[in-house]
Amino acid sequence: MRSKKRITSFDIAEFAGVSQATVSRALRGNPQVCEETRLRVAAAAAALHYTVDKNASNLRSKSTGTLALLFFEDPTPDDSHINPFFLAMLGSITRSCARHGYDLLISFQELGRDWHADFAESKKADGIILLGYGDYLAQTSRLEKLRTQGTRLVSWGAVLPNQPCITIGCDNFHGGQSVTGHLLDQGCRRIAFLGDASEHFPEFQERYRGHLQALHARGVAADTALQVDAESSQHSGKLAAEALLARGAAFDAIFAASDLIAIGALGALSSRGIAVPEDVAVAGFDDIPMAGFVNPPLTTVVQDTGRAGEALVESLLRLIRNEPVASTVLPMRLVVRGSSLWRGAARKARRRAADTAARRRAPDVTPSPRRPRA
Amino acid sequence: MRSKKRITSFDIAEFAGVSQATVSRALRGNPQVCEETRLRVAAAAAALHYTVDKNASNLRSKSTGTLALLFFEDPTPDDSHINPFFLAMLGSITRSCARHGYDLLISFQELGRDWHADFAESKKADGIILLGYGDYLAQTSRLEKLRTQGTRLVSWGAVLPNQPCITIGCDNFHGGQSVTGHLLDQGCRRIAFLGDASEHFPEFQERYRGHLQALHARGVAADTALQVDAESSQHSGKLAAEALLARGAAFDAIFAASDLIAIGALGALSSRGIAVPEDVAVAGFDDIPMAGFVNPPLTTVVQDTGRAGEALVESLLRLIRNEPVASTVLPMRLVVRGSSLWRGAARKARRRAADTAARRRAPDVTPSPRRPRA
DNA sequence: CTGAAAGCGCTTACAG
DNA sequence: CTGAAAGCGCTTACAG
Repeated sequence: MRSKKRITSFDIAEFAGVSQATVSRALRGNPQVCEETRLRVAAAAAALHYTVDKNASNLRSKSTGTLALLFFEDPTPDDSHINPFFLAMLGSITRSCARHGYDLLISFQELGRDWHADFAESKKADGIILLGYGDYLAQTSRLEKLRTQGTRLVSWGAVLPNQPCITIGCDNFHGGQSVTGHLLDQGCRRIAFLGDASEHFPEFQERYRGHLQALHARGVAADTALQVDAESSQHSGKLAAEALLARGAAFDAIFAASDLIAIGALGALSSRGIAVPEDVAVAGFDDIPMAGFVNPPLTTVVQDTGRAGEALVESLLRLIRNEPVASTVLPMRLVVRGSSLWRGAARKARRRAADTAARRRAPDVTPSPRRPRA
Repeated sequence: MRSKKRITSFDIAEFAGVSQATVSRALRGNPQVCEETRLRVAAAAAALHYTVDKNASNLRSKSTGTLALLFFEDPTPDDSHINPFFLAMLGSITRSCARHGYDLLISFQELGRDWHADFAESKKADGIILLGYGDYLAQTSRLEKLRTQGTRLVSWGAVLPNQPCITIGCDNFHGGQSVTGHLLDQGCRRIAFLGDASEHFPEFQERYRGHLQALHARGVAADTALQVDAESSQHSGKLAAEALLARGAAFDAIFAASDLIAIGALGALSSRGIAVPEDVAVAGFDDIPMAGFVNPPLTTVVQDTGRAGEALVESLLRLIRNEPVASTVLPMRLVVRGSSLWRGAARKARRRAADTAARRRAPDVTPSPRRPRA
């Protein structure tokens, strides 16, 4: 890059009056090197602005000092449709890598693409972190192939038995359970679930299972008419809410499988003149930065991205070092905000209070707090 | 990584019946290699799942095949506070790098940290892309130092004379001009600007300059009481809007220097019962994914992140190849949505229409569409 | 505790 | 068009 000759460990050796091998040892903190020598070498390196050539050291030591982050995604026309939740994860993973002295290579992979690209990626890094959304099953076989190649990989997602690789994820089941528990506490009885609940999206499916479990625990009947598929985007959330309204099934709450879905639903409700939380309580999942700033602020489930990133990186490093590792479920916690808090609702809700309350306490069988037109 | 010995170019050479040097040439598409040989080598490489060892090739060719993306940011306690606009940029830059056969290393740098870290970064990559926010002036000196070291770097930001490095940015001035022009068209006359307008934040400053220019062109007096400092976050936007209200200066529109600020302001207005756009029109800048989904949807300025990422990567590659490069200003375009469209406002606005309209047509001198309490 | 030497897997003049 | 050879800048046995 520079016209001047590159400064190498030989230059430092000469400057410090030691051999090149000693420079290498000293700089890597080899305990065999005596303190006095180490200091002299360090001073020389600093004086000459020397840093080790990664390519050479990695070539020699047969490691890359690099971790790769692969985003799996459904092909989207627009870059900006990346879930903001992953941005927080990205920040956390980057910082965690830096703490451990690793570089982070990042790469976006379309779900449909050839697995060979992933394998190529694997040679540039000591291991791979997978962060993805989109169809999970479509992904499983490629993970198997990668693992067969000896690639170290950890993935973010639902922690399930027989996973193709080490997985770190948050406790989606209990998250779902606590959201629905909270909505039930608020007096809601007809809680719609917006999100794909199939095995293709196991995280959503777990949240849905938690939801059903919470209903069951309270003796509230589940109604399949209240589950509408949606992927994690505002647009999809808006469509799902509209589809729900079109079905004509009565509901007094929406539990969206992600904040993006919830925010899309909020928009759909608002444009129909349906008040949140007065007419319908709404809750999401993820606690993306936006969640606290939409109107009304969104009740949601926080995933600790700082801890998640650290867990991903540390598990991968253990894998690389051939240490024992296990998949990990991280705790989450419910954050209650205005979108589900009937008590915290705006003043203008007062006038609706009486009849709404009456309806909410109606028996589960025919609880139609509002009858949306089809 | 694998227990099996690594497959090298020598294995491919043996398999294809050529020399190792020929394998290297063939795989790199050297035109000297005859087609038939090239094909045989390619087949051998595919058969053995061979990929070139980046460390070795980079060491030998004295390049890294890698670009580094440095996020400069004010130290934030929370990973999630990264501006979503940069996520879109990240996606775009990543894809652009992939297209050009480069890897992307990413790194977050706190603004206060030692510049030496950046320099170290520079040895892992052929060049650096800077994406940052926070105080610009604090950054200039370190850029100078980096450039002195011979580091190739391009930065995203305001394109100004005497920049310390090649800069790609969007046309902030005309963006600001078109927002304010639009708000004036809507009949607004007291337009508040929420955003730091000092030289510390040149992008905001340019937007503000465009704003002032638009006012001037229409003969509308600017009022410094209507400019409130804010950095690009919802929280800061909320505080700024509250500060504006506290000042007691009348205003009928808010031009926020970024969407995050706008969304924060929207929240502040909403919690005071101030209707948007009926009482106050609001516009932002960036068109983050959220902008179209807040309530009401936010009028804003779109920056073409796809093109921006491509321009950053291409400029940097030209710099690396010692080709001539110049800073570039990218066009932007106004997107009008409900937050500033008085006509498109919700039905309930009708009743306010008469008196609001009357106020809006009042002379510029005493136009108090609403008088916020202090 | 330190040095001399080999070699990681490539690319690239240099020959032919 | 292809091969033999040197060497990129390190790390790491192997000696001492």
